[in-house]
Amino acid sequence: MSATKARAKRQSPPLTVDPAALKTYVLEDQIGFLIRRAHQRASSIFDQVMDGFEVTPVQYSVLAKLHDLGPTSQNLLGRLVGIDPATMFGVAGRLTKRGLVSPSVDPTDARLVLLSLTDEGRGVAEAMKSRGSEVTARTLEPMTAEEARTLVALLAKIT
Amino acid sequence: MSATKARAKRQSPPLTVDPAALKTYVLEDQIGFLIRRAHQRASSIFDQVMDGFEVTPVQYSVLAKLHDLGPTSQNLLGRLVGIDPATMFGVAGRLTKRGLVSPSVDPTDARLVLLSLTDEGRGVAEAMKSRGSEVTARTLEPMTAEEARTLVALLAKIT
DNA sequence: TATTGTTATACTCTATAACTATA
DNA sequence: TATAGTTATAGAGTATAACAATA
Repeated sequence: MSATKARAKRQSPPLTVDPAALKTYVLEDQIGFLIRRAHQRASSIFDQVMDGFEVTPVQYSVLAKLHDLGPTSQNLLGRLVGIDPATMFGVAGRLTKRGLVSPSVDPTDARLVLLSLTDEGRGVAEAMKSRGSEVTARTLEPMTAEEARTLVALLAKIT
Repeated sequence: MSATKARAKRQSPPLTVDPAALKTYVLEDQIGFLIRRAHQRASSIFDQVMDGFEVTPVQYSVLAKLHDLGPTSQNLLGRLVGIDPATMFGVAGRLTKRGLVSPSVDPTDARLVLLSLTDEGRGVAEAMKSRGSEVTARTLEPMTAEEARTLVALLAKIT
């Protein structure tokens, strides 16, 4: 999730409270709480449907994007799927160690590490993509098709 | 997020693919991808608004729920906010070490560890709750009030 | 100067599995 | 038998900060 290290060590804000605000505040209605719970459920479904691939949701997003784009620099790839450089370093390393991805230096710009899918990586990416819609379907199963479209459209707004 | 250890070490599914499915599959439209991104953004806003408290979103959900309910068993509390027992053990330990929560054995059932807010914990819970609506507001800022209500209602369905 | 990537460091969350204690 | 909790173990993701290399 989130910035655990971002929490700087500073003095706490004053502990004064508006009592009126407390009454109407219901944890379960807060968007952050709901997103966290939905995230847990979506991840769990991903794990079930993608069982056997040994690839995490974040790793999958990298493979899928790489499959869309062809060889792409590590940094850009991370930006496209929402992974910061330090995290991407670890993700790329794990995918490389698994033999799904192969790094090389960009001939045009020696700073860039190009990531490419290996043959095995391409196979895994395609097999997982073909199951991707099942993950989506099962995650959205509790709602109608129209509700699902609405949810997707609204979520896209806060991304 | 998710079940990293749930990925059992088994043989991969066959790497056969329906080519037609690949074309219509857009990573950025998948509910799981959107939820992960939304989760990142919501967490980041939480970190900004709650800066100074040194409390993570998960820890906050425990404090808020404890403030709602009064002393509650560790296990039940975890179930209510979506934290499994092993994770809850760590979360409770960190909150206890911080002096925000205090554990005790339930007199009625010696298996239960009751968690209670300390005085400081109550102050922090109330101060954070009073800021909770700001987190929600800023997270939902890109949409109208009605869209926000719709999103919350739909997310509640997949929780 | 700005960007890309690397590395060290650290912490939270997550989960499985095996275990003890209690009901 | 079932439930609550503990503990060991493991790994992913996240981020900060400092740094080197390149543009």
